[in-house]
Amino acid sequence: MPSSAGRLGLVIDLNLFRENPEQIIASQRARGKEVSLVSKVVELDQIKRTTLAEFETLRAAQNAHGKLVAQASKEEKVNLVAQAQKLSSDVKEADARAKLADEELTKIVFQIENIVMEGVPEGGADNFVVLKEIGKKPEFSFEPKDHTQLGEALDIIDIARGAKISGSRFYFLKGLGARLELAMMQMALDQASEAGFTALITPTLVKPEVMQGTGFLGEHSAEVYYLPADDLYLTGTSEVALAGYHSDEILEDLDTPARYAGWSTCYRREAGSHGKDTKGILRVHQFNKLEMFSYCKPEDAEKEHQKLMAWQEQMLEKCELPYRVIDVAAGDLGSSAARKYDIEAWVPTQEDFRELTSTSNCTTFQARRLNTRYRDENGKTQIAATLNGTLATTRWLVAILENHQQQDGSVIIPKALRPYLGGVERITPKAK
RNA sequence: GGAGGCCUGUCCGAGCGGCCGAUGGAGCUGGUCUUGAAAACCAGUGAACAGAAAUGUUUCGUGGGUUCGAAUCCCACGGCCUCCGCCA
Repeated sequence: MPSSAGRLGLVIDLNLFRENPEQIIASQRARGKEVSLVSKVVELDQIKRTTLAEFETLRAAQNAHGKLVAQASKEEKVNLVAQAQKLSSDVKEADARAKLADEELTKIVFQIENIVMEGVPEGGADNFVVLKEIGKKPEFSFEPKDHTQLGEALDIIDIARGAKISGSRFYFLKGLGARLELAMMQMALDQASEAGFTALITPTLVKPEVMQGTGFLGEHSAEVYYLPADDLYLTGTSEVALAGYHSDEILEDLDTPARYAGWSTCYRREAGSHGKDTKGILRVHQFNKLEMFSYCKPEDAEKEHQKLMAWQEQMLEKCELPYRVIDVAAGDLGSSAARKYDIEAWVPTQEDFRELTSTSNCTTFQARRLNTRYRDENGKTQIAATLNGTLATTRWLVAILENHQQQDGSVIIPKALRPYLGGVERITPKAK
């Protein structure tokens, strides 16, 4: 039986489009994205449902007839089979139409981004709102070095050799530099574990449907490394694997959010950022990251978002870094985020705040595409909400090194990190 | 990389072209018995989707194909296991 109309391609929950298309239209507009797609989806959804219903009716008739054939005597069978042939071709035709309708719908639905949450600032990249600013910026009585100079002088970051073997935006972390990153990651993982996160070391190569489902193949697909020989994508964050982790699953109990801390190396092509942050390790093709990821009920998502932010702030404080929190504007949100808060640390030599973490509330956007549901009090399945937030990345080293540098060229290790570095309190320049 | 075996409901495990969503057992739920429990016995019990419900569709690793009809036949892919080769 070739029929497959019952489970067409990716299962996408379209209730939002049926219930409140105006909201989605408004959202697309706020993001500066195509609006007409929404009515197209509504229209195609209707067509799909009609064709699917036709298929199901025909199929029911065919099934009923099939039982007759099975029970019939030899002589009766000849006639019955002739009728069955007709039924069969009708079913096949209806199946093909249903499939086609679904394919068209899927293509368009994937271009529509998540609904922007109420309260998100309007505008683009520069229209963020600063929610708070914490910590004291360091005041130097000397000319502070940037992290590249520090990395070289302390012999802990080797940019030149990174470029030699892999090209620009690659680097070696060396000696205490390597250990410092691991220390920071360990500290983050310990904090996450204490907070109830389950540690996961994730695959960094994923299938197209997972990449698609998490929303990374939309506008920013040029950012992603792709391996054509294997039809696999290198992930730019473990969020991809973590979101896919429970795809096509029904979570039986989400009264408490399911929380995972994903540790992975991340790969980014940085295709759109030529000439930007070319120095050092601020913007690189490969880095490590510990990512928090939560599955929860939609009504708990905003509360969870605040929690993720609090955990991030806790890490920043352990690293003794001055920072600010910004509420990212609608036009600058990733396609899956309904709201996004970035935490930016002060980078002295740039005299500016730079993004160290980002936490997004994806509401039901990812779960709708990845078919991740939970069972509510009444036993009914509902779409889950997903959220993510950074707990530590290689980029943090930039802020740690620059903020904690001393006049003699050394860098003081934040107290909380020392136990993870075998008690090392300070990184001093190599002897000449 | 080469050769072979396997993949069925929560689990074990039958079925190998048609009244098969699937026999049986374990488990689970309810009941009888018991002071209580265990045991025994009786009954019920896969899942998703749509629907108020009746009911319908889908589902036997995944995807294709053959056929009026596929868990059952064919092809491809994946996973697990065994053996050989190779290698961190």
